[in-house]
Amino acid sequence: MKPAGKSGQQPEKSLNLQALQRTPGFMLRLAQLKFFEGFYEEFAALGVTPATYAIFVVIRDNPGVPPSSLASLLRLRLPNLIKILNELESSGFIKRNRSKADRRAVELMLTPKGAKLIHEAARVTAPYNQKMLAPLSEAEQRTLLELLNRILPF
Amino acid sequence: MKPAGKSGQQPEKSLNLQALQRTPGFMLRLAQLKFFEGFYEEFAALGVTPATYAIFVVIRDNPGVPPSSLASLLRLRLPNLIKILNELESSGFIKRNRSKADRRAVELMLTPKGAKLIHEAARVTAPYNQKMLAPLSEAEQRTLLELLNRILPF
DNA sequence: TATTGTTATACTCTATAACTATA
DNA sequence: TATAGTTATAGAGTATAACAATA
Repeated sequence: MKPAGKSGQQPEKSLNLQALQRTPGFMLRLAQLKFFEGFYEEFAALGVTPATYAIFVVIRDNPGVPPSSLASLLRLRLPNLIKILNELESSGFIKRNRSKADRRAVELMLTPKGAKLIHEAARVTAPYNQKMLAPLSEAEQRTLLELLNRILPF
Repeated sequence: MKPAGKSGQQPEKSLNLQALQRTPGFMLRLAQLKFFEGFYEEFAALGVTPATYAIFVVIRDNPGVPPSSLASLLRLRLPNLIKILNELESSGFIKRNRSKADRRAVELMLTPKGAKLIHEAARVTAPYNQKMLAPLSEAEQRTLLELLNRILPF
C-alpha cells in the first residue's frame, strides 16, 4: 500500500452515508487507512513501515522477545513475520540469538544500527500522531486511545 | 482474510507494550482486525464480506450511485471495485443501468434479491456491533463513533 | 482532449502446509 | 510426540497501465 489518492479526501457530500457513519467497523477501517497513508508519508525517508515500526518498538522495549510472541502480539502469522525479520537482520537492524536454555528458541535484539533507526523514527512519532488527530482536543485524543484499549484484549 | 487464530486472544501479558498501546495507528489496526474477524464469523452464513456489505448499504441508500463515487467513498480503487461489482451482478444482487443523460455513466441499483440480502444482513448488524463493543457503555460507544467521524473527512 | 468504466496485470499482504532442529 | 522456527507456496487485497466508449 502506498500513497493516498487524489479522489478521496472530500468524498461525495451529496450521498447519504448515515448508515456507514454509524458502522464502527467501517469507520475503523477508514481511520486505519488514514493513519497508514499518513505513516508512509512521514516515515518514508527512514524506510520504516507500520509493521517494521511496531517490530522495532517491541524488540526495543522487550529485548530477547521470541518471534512467536512478537507474531501473536502484532497479529502477524509467524511465517510472514519471519520474512520481515530476515530482511531486518540482513539489513543489519536486528540480530537473532539462540537461547541457551532452549536451543529451539530465538531471542531478538536490536543492533546499534537498529536502535539508532527506531530512535530517529520515535522523534517523528509525536508530530505524526498530532497531525493525524488534529481535529481532536488533547482530552479527546486520550479518550479515543482509552476506548480502543478497552475493546482490545490487553 | 478468514477466521481468528488460536494464539492471539490474550496476548503476552508479560511483555512491555506501553509504547504500542499509546500508538493510535497500531490500536486502530488491531481494532479493525477484531471487527473484521468478528464480521466474518457473524455474516459468513449470508456470504457477505465487509466490502460487499458496505457496497450494498451505499447502493441501498443511494440508488443510481455511479461506481466512481462508490469507489472513492469506500476507498477502493475503481478497477478493484469493478471486479466485485461484476461478481455481485452475475450473482444477481445488483444491476447496472446506463445513464440516459451521460451514456458513459453507470447507475447501480439493488435487485430484489440484493435488497432481500442486505435486509437480512441488517438484522445481524446491531447484535454484531454490540458484541464487538461489549466492553463499552452505550455512551462510550457513541463517543467512539463520534471521535472516529471527527478525524475523518466527512 | 477529457472522463467513465473496464480489462489486464503486477505487487503486497496474509494464510496454510510441510520441513528442520530441538525438547 | 510436541514445540519453535523456518521455507515454500497459494490466495486475497490493492496498485498501475492501457483501452473502449462517450462527452
